[in-house]
Amino acid sequence: MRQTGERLPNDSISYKPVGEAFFKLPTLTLARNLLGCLLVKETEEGIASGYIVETEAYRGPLDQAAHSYNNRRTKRTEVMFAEAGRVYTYLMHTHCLVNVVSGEVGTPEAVLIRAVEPYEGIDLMIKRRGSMAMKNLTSGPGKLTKALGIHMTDYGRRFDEPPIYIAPGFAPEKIVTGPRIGIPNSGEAKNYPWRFWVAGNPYVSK
DNA sequence: AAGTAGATGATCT
DNA sequence: GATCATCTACTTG
Repeated sequence: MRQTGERLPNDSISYKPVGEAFFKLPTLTLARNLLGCLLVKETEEGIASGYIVETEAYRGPLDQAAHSYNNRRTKRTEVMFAEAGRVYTYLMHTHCLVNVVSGEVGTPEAVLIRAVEPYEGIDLMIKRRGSMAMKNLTSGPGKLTKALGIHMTDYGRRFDEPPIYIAPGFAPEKIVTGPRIGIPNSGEAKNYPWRFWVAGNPYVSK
């Protein structure tokens, strides 16, 4: 890990995916640890990557806001029951959202990646998003998947090898927590402070 | 700058 | 047929 706040040099980029052990932590810890890490996606169009700056934890059986609440096991949620480090993608309206599966096998928990700070492949992101405004490129869960080229075809893959993986980035100066976004109909769970973000980062969603 | 409305489609009951 | 872990464009000020 780099010094606090320090970004990687932008020349001679080479990524080293994290190991399997990175994911074997309690879900809330993993949601924190993912902040500052790079999310990398390789496609035929090229490589695109960004620093993760906002996440949310979803904790299976306990959590009314989770797709897997009450151990609900369907074709969609199946991968959440697998081992930590797998890719859980699902569709929300017209958008694809991406999660990191966490927790023990059989415990359906995951961390939603809500925002990243663009790092490599910015031209590609602009092309995919059809927008020039930097701050609008990856500042939301549906936006970042489009910018990075993450699709439903990534469902079930692992986050520790190409074409989609997590790599070490920078150490955030300050991490803030608060209630999660967009889950008004989930009873008590809507107040849990399970959203994590890098304080002051302009790419955090609103 | 902030708030609202409408688009949009798979998944599940 | 209801339910969304969203986005964009359009309003208002």
